[in-house]
Amino acid sequence: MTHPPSPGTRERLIAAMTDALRRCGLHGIGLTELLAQAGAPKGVLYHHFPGGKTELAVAAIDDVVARMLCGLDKLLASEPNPIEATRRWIAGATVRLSATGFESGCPLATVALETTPDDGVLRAALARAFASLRERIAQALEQHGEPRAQAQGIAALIVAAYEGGLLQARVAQSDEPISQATETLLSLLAARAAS
Amino acid sequence: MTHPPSPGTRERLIAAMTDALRRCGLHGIGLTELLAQAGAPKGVLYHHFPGGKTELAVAAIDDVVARMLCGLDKLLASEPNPIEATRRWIAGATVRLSATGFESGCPLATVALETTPDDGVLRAALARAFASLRERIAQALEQHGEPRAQAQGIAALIVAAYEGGLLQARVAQSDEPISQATETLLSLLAARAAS
DNA sequence: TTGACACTAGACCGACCGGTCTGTAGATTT
DNA sequence: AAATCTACAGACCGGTCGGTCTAGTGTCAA
Repeated sequence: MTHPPSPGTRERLIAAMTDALRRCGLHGIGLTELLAQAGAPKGVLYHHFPGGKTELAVAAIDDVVARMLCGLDKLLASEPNPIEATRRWIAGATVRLSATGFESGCPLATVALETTPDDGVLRAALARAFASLRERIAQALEQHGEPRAQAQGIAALIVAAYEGGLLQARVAQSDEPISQATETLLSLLAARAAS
Repeated sequence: MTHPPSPGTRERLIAAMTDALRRCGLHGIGLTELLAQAGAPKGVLYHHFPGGKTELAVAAIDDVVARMLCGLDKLLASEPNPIEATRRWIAGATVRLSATGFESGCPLATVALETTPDDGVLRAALARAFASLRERIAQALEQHGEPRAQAQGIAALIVAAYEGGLLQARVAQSDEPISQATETLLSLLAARAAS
């Protein structure tokens, strides 16, 4: 069968959009270029995503968040210490960034900064995304004995270090800033835990 | 005199670009809209900035960085404790963000994530910007007795918390994430200093 | 007074943007 | 086998993009 249940076209579109968001953001990529990368003509996009570019972006964001949460869960399951899990999480993103010549960052961050008040749907998707990211990390910290308020604060700081670190590494074309920031953060947390 | 030494047009252009970068990034603003906001026609832009949009963006970035460094210097001069100075620095940005309905963030961050390899000039300007920001903070920490390596790590972490915090606050439409992250960071640093 | 110059002003341009529309191929249903 | 549906395919469209070009205006130096 060639067409009936869609042989992966939808997924290719989402993958292409995700990659574009990582590299240049939503406004940075043209529909034509994006479709070329996905190997699909215009009609296909509007068949699968009647809402056009925006709807595809939302789908890509939701997809990315699901993957991130899933990866985080696996990490936290295999590594009971949340601090060590955080190290690995950030290290993974750093590897991906430097492996792509410091081009492929976090697909959420760029869109988050590009949106304006009229991009309601997009903003809602991003708000959900970051909230669940923080919540997942905070949960892990709580299960490790951290009081709720502290856990939330640390989670927000970890996510900030992740995004802020990736940003700095990207412009510096070097993983030094994010490595420094991460090491400092984790040793501060470890020192506090030991006290 | 009306024309000779430029009565502030150049500055208005830079201000308009800076504001646009804060709100929606470089790709997010059109030249027409930008010029309307600055109250200037096309010709003026290309008179003052022959390199067009990009050159104006670079000028805006350089201008912003100069202001940020200047503000940082004043803060560090009036407040000898770098930790307290950091609190004030981030608090200032948070106030601006929430006062504008969570629209006006850091003009550097968005462009930093939007650039592609061919935006050489822009990237160079941004690399300079973040490097000097970190350097200035690290210097202050060193003068406060911090070993150089540690100072650099903490500086990178502070900048990451600043950018990552603003990002999260923006999408959450609330200053809670950045406030939590900042408080956590500063109390971690304070606890370490006290030990 | 006149020529050079700095600045303002906006009409205009081709390229490209996101999005729509028409059409076709294959599978499914009746 | 006729009708229908899903998915693929791409020509095409108005609008907007960043950028260029020509013209007008006020201030100088000589």
